[in-house]
Amino acid sequence: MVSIVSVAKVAGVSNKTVSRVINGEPYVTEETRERVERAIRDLGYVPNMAARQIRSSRSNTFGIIADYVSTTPYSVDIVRGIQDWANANGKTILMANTGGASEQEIKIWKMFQSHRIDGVLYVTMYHHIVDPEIGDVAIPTVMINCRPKTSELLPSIEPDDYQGARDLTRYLLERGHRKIGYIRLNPILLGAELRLDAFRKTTGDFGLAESDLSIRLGMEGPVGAEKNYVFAAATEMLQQKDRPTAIMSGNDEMAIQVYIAALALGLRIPEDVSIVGFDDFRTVSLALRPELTTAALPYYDLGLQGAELLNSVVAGGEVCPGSRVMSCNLVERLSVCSL
Amino acid sequence: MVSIVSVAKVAGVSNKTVSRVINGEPYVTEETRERVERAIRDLGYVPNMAARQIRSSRSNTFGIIADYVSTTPYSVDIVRGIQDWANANGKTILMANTGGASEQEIKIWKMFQSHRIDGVLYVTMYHHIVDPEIGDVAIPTVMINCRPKTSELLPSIEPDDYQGARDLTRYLLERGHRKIGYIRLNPILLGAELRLDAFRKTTGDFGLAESDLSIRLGMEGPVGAEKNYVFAAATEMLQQKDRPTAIMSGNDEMAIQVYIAALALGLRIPEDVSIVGFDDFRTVSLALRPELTTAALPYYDLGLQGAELLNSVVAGGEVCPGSRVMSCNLVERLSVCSL
DNA sequence: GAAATATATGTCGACGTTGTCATACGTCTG
DNA sequence: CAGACGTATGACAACGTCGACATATATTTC
Repeated sequence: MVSIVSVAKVAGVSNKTVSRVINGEPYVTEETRERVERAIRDLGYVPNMAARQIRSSRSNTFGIIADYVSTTPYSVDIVRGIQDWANANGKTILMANTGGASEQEIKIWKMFQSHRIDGVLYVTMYHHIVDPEIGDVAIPTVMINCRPKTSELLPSIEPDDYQGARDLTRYLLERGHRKIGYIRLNPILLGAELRLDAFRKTTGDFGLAESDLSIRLGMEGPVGAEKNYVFAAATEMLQQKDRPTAIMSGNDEMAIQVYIAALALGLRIPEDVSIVGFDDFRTVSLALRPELTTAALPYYDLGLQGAELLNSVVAGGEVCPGSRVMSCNLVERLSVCSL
Repeated sequence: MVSIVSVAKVAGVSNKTVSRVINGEPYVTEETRERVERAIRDLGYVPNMAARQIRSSRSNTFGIIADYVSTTPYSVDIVRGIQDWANANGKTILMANTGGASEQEIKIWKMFQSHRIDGVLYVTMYHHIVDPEIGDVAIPTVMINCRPKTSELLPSIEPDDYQGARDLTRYLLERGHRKIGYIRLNPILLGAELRLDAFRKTTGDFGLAESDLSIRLGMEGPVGAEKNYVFAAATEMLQQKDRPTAIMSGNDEMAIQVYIAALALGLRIPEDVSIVGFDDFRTVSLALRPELTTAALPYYDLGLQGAELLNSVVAGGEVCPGSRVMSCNLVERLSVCSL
């Protein structure tokens, strides 16, 4: 493999001078710089990161440790955000998935250590509370889309589920809906509670009574093997004599079944029932007809900001732990009509 | 940072002996081995990969270069397969996305070189033909879910779209369907042609005439900004006096709109129309009611086998270029009925 | 019992890079 | 013109690991 030494030989200078050129250090004549650059090009020299790393004990690498994130359709945008940031800032990303297994998590921390990772982004597929098995090692860590169990030990970045659900609820209320159905997310997800709270609070503030709301559980059970009641719940809800004029679905994926239930009962969307989702999981929200009005999880920005934040932590900037929150913007499409 | 030297000092042995213990080499007394292992545990020593790498000039790292794969919901299973293999075999994975830009692709190859990657997995989101910008560098490469333009230069692993579509078509024919609709995938995808060919050939072999088939284009245009005709096409198809009793959808995502179109026309699934998809993109195929019968893209195995194949190439085993194909198994659910 | 072999451990250098220090020349200052 | 400074380059060591080789016992073989 061509190294700095071969370049030096060809250019007729010392290793150190080549190093200087590579790193853009001052005190190199224009003329030698050119000679070295030509040699680099001719030989196709590329710096060896590993060698740099042992020399400088900085790897310029961040690790992503995820439950399923990189391997699951939902939150890939978080990874995209991180990678874009890394690309723009010359960092390398190492990614690993625990698959939910904690012995796997320990293995991954070891692997990260062995690569002398500068920092870790702890990412989860669903917004929830976790208890990361952060080894005895003190690698700077930022949590994305989750929050550490042990209160406020680490900085975290989360979506603002509450605000998203509040805006969505207001949106329906402002359009005249007074009977609203709600199909709940799996309760093990943080978003489930936050979204439902926002729904309850906002409808309450607007003067709706509990009897104006139909709230049903859509899913429950361990992630990946949950029981799905959405279709049945939506069907039952829409068969009530005094059926809701709008249904809020815990997320977009569940909205598929709400659509099917409504249509199978001969109801038109949105003329007979309005439907909103949550997440803006575009494979679904853009595939439904009419396209789904929903609140967009800020996944891409979660990744971007998370990487940025981790970088300041690593650089030694004092970053206070505790969670930062990013808003879920309402995406207006065609699944809601005004009454 | 704690290194082999500090371990050696604590254990009262030479560096080399520690190295022997770490690498499980023979010729170490049980007693010294234990002493060293205790020192490793006490100090929390973890081997430095970078140092290993400069020493051995093997990085034990594979790179994934993808168009959008890791950042797009569809083919994350390929990545999961690769990572599982890597995990089981002690390899590290470096992942990067071109986002479709070729200057980005060149940057990534450089980055891979600088990490002295042992091999590259070139992965695409959709099954198609590509012209990888493989630098002047000869890093062993395996293509996954795509095929190199310049004929047979590199080994590749692809899904058997033809077989999948053939099995799906047969499945419908065997259940008595004789009027079948087909909604075509975006023609820029390799799968589009293969699946349609299989559909035409299989129905033909079975004695159906061209007039028994309704074939409509579902999507076209550049990936990510395609025009979507699926809903309109399905609606039109199902309004024909002599409407098909079954519809094959180019993929699962498009099947959402076929479902909605059918239901909006008051047709029941599967009693009035049977529907099949392709891909087994489970976020969709399991969310639809009734659940969708489809052919599963072998993404996970594509990743697993691809990594395995790359490994043999790297290890110097003679691997003939050309494409290997993996079958798309039919997943029977409830969206088809027998006539 | 001498030679051959097997087992157990250590010394040293090299991988590719860069930080530290040294050197050499040229230009300025007083 | 001596000393101080600025610029341009090089020599060398060190980072952590492991391969090649050397050494030192213990055990076997004839």
